[in-house]
Amino acid sequence: MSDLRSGLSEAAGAVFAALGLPVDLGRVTPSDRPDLADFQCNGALAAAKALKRNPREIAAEVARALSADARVETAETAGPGFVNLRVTADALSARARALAAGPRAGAPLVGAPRKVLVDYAGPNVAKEMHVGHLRASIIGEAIKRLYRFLGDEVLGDAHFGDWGFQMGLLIVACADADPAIAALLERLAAKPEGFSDEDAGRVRQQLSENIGLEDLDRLYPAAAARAKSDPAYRERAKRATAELQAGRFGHRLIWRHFADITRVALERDFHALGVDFDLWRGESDVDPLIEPMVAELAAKGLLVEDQGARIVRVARADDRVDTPPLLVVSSEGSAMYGTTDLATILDRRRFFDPDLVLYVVDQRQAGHFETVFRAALLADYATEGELRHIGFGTMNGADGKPFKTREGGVLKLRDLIDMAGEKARERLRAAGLGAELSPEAFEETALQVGVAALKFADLINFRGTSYVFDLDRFSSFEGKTGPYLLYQAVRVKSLLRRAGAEGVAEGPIAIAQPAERELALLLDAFGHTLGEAYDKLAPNLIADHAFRLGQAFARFYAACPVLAAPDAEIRASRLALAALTLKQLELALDLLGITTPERM
RNA sequence: GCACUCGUAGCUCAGCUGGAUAGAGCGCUGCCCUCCGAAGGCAGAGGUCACAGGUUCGAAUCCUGUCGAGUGCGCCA
Repeated sequence: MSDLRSGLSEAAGAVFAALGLPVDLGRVTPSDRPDLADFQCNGALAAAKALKRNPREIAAEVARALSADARVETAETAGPGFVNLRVTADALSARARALAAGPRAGAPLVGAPRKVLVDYAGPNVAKEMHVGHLRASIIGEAIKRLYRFLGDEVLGDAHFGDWGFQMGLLIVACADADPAIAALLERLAAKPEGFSDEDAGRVRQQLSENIGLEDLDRLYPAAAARAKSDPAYRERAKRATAELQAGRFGHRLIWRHFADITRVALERDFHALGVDFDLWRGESDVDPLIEPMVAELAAKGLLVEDQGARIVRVARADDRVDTPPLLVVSSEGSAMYGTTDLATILDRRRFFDPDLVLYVVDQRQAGHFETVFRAALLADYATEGELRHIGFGTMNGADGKPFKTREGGVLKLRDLIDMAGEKARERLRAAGLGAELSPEAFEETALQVGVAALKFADLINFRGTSYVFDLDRFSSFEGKTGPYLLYQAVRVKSLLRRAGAEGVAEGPIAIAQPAERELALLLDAFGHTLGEAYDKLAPNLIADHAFRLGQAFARFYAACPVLAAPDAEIRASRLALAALTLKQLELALDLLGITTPERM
């Protein structure tokens, strides 16, 4: 059974089709005037223009046809040519029962599943993740879950940044900071004769003892700053980068160490955020592809020399602005950002052959992706429309500028998660919630609440726009927040537990009260909302639906006693409606990557 | 300089494939616990949708311009 909105759209569409007009004029939408109707159709206005007829007459025809529909209680014309529809309680009840019986809570499945790769988060070696990674992780995870749930074959790839200039910088910085490391790198310029696995193990041991993540965290910013002002230093780092990429033995060992210790910390942070990847492929994985790729680009005549570098020109004659070329090989002979991105496209085609690749990356990199995508098309590494950059805005501080700590530094993601957890602990305690939980369970709940606050606050905004970060507001239990939604969900769970204890069972849903109607209409709209979120890559639509569902439930809960209802059939119906609401709410939250606790 | 994005209630944001009285949350005012979790619900005040033109029967939505904010524009990723 399809949702009411689609069903009514089809019925209205048939009327327009009979007039020789496009079916989609029959598009039925939730009413702007809930006081007048449940749904409306505005197609008559557009049809009137095409047919040069009075819109009210056409609206009347539509209304007449829909009046005959069993689902429709009333179909009336209004204003200049609107059709207002009110559906019957029976239709709503039947729809709610179908939703309750189905496993997907009304979520649709795509007609033709695609192979989709979602490239998101983009953590880097040696750099702890900061707030800038928050949106990429959260939005990417939500998109990945949505696409997968609607039936696509989806892989999420962290696209580990482990291969650029920063690696050379770090090697130089470590060597300068510790003579022993410098000596080690010198000694292991090439793999010594008879160097065994055990020897390698000893070297790794030495590295772990001397270089921790804190060291990288400290050394990297200083090195990056110095490279900017000190040309000789920059040259050394570039050389080290080139040597690493050329396979210098010691450099590879220490590089592997950097990557290993970084990844442990990254996985911990991602785990705390409820983000997980199917692939942890890094830029280094495509390194072997680069040389043949460069040769192939040259053979295709795409590669040209320019200012000592080798580039692919991607500008087109009809461009309004000059699109910069893709820099494939730097004047130092190194692979660049775009080089690995291009090779990654090639790589992904070989091991997965995706129909669609979604790059969930900061909007500021739109230009870069335009260049890379064009190069990929020119090289025939991808087809038109296969590669899409899903940009998002920045998370700003109260001053409207990208978020910084009080000291002006970049806030680490880990610290942000801790802050959110701490805030949630405070709020839970102040509200006297979770008092019956064990200390461990309380901790876990506080973390879930904190992460829900962060994620929901991010996802409720359209991804393309920037937003102001305000932890106090996000963590509130009131209003449009994650904690509010968890509270609603937990309240239903509590109700269901209580029903179980009192021996009240769910029964057939019968919609009667206005609050029940409102809830049922919203439950019905879920499938359409997911479809729209899928098409527009807009998780905020799901977040908005979840919020409205929570609100509608709160109203229903206040207006319609469940266990306290005098009539057994009403108790059973309302209990089933509450259970259905919980199912859909938890699913929506799960698609957003938000976990609902049992109690709080 | 060129390009892109944005400017909606005191604040934070939805809406933007044109359609009725522009929505939500916070904050503010008032009301509701003999009843399932009141961290809840109900009601109210609050907006020339930056500004000026244009297209249209109809514009927050489309087009043009102005002002304001943000971002990007080959050897970092």
